[in-house]
Amino acid sequence: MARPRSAGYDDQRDLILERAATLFAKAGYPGTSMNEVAEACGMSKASLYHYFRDKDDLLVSIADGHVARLEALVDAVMAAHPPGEARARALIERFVDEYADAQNAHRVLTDDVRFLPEETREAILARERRVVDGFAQTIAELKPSLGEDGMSKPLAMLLFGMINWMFTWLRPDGALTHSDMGPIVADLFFGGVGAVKAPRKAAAKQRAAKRITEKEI
Amino acid sequence: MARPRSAGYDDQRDLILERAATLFAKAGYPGTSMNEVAEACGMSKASLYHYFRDKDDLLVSIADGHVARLEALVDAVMAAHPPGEARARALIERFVDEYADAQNAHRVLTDDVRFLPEETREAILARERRVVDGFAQTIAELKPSLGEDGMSKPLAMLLFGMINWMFTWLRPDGALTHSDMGPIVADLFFGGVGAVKAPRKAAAKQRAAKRITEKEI
DNA sequence: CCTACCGATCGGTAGG
DNA sequence: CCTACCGATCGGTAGG
Repeated sequence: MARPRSAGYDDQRDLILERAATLFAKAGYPGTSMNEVAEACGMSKASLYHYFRDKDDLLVSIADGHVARLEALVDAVMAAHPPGEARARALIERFVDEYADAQNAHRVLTDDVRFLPEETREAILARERRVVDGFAQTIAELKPSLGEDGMSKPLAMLLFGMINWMFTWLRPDGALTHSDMGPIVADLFFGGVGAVKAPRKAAAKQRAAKRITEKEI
Repeated sequence: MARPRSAGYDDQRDLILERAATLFAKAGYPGTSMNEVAEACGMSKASLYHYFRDKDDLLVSIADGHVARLEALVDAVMAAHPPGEARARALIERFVDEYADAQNAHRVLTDDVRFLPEETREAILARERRVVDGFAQTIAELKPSLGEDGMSKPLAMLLFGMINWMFTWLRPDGALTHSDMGPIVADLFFGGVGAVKAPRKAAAKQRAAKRITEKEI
C-alpha cells in the first residue's frame, strides 16, 4: 500500500472545494481564476496544484460530489417510502433541504458543468439522469396516465425548475426559509398535477421524452 | 457568412447582437472573447468596437432589449384582459412563446446580467421587477388570501422557475414544443395554486417578500 | 526519496 | 476597417 497522505490532506482538499464552489457560484467558472481560488484558500497557486491536477479537476470534484449526494438521497427515499404521495413529498422536501445546505455546489452543477469536455461531463450527466428518473418514476406512480403519455419526465423537469430557480431569488436571511418552501412547492405541484393533460399526439411525446438526456437537473 | 449587401448601421448592430447572444448563451459572458464575437460576425475586432463601446455594452444591449420586450408584453396583456384566470393564462402562454423566439437573449438575461457593474445592472433589474410585479398582481387577483400573506411574489418566482428552466432541457427539435408547454405549465400552476397555504408567521413573510429585489425573472 | 509547499516566471491570450 | 500592438492577467509549472 502506498504511503498514507499527510493528516490534513483531505481537510485541505475539502476546504479548497468549498472555497472554489463559492467563487464559481458567484462569478462563474470561466470568470474565476486559479489565482483567486488560491487567494481565497490562503495558499499559493502552486499549492493548489498539489491537490488538484488542473482547474477542470476542481470543477469535476465539486459537481460530481454534489450530484452523487443527490443520487444517494433519491435511493434512500425510494427505499424508505412505498410508492405514493408520501414518497413524492419526501423527495421534494429532502431535495430542497439538501440544496439549501449546498447552494454553491448546486449552482456549479447547474451552471458550470457545460464547460467540461464531453467525456468528463458524461459521468456527471449519467448521475443527473438517474436522479431525474427517480422523480419521473415517482410522478408516474402517482398518476399512471401521465407516465403512459410520456409526461412524467417533462413534469419532473418543471418541478426541478421551481426548485433550482428558488436559489436565485430566495434570500438566505429572509423570513421565508428553504424549509418553508419545500411544502409550498409540494402543495403546488401535487395540487396541480391532477389538472395536467398531455397534449395531442401522445406517442410522439413519448419519443420526445426519451430525448431529454442533457442538463437534466 | 457573407455580409448582406445593403446592410446599414442598425442592421449590422442587430446582426452583432444576435450572434453575440448566441455565443454568450453557449459559453457564458466571461467565457466568450471579443475575438470570437468578431469572427462569428465576419468582421475584425476593431470593427466590432465601432458599433459597441466595450464588451459590457454588448451585454447590456442584449439583456435590456429583451427585458424591455417582456415588460411591454406584460403591459399589453394587462390592458387586454380583465383580472382573472384568462389574464393569468394569457400571461403564461404569451411569455413561453416570447421566450421560445428569444432563447439566447433570455439565457443572457438570466445568466449573465450579474456580470455587469451595479449601476448598469440596476436599470435592467428595474424592468425585471415590473415584470414580476405584473405576475404577482395577477396571482393575487386570482386568490387574494395569497396576496395578503405575501405569497404572490414567491409563487410568481416558482412560476418563472418552471418557465426559465424549460429552456435548459426542452429540445427545440423535439415533438414536445414550447407552445405545447404553455398550457401544461398553466394547468399545473392554476391547478395547484388552490392547494398552497402560507407558512406560519405570515406578517414576517410579507416583509420577506419585499426583500426580493434582485434576479427576479 | 518522499511530502508539502514557496517565490518567480513560463508561453499565450484576454480586452481594448 | 485593418495591422499592430499595449498593460494585465490567464492556466499551469520550473527549480529548490
